[in-house]
Amino acid sequence: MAKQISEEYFNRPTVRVARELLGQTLVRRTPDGRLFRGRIVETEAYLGARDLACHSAKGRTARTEPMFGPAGRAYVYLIYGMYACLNLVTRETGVPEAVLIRALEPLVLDGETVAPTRESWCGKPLPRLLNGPGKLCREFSIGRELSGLALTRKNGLWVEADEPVPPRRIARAQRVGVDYAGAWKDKLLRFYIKDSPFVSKK
DNA sequence: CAGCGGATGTGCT
DNA sequence: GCACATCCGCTGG
Repeated sequence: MAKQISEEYFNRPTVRVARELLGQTLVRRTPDGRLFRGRIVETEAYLGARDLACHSAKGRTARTEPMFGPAGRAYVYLIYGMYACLNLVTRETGVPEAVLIRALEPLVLDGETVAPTRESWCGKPLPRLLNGPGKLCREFSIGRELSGLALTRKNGLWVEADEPVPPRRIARAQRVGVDYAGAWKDKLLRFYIKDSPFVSKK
């Protein structure tokens, strides 16, 4: 049985968590019993009140409330009226930081094992199935109803420990879609597995 | 392949 | 009203 990653793991410096989440497994069990598993291959760190790209920098609202809570919870928000994006909350209560999950390598979808050799699932090429924050939430059936919940098996969304990715295989880049964030738009707070075909952007 | 625009909830001005 | 941590279908080359 794989080890479930705990609140203490997330209650650490956000950049560190964003790097170390690469290679770990995100698991989703829907209320109707469907199972989805994906290897995290791309993340972004959002560094709270000082980070102009971070939602919590613009204040504390009902939407952003989960980021202000304890580590190890989900913060799910809606973007452009249509798409959900999943963040995993880091740091202690009152420090509103989080890691955005940007891309996954499909492992198990709806109870069906996806072998590395298989090229598609339900007609979609595997490398493009979960390569974006909105897409992976749609495919894993992750919505706003999960925002604020602890990342536990019981809540149907959790992370399992897997092989760490060695630093030489991790690339750093600017975050996507934060051009409005002044000096913060250029900071290298996006992390991805260099050779992975499953990332959203090189 | 690149580029454009539509869909449209939330929180700001 | 406007911008937004997005995606997809359509267009033209």
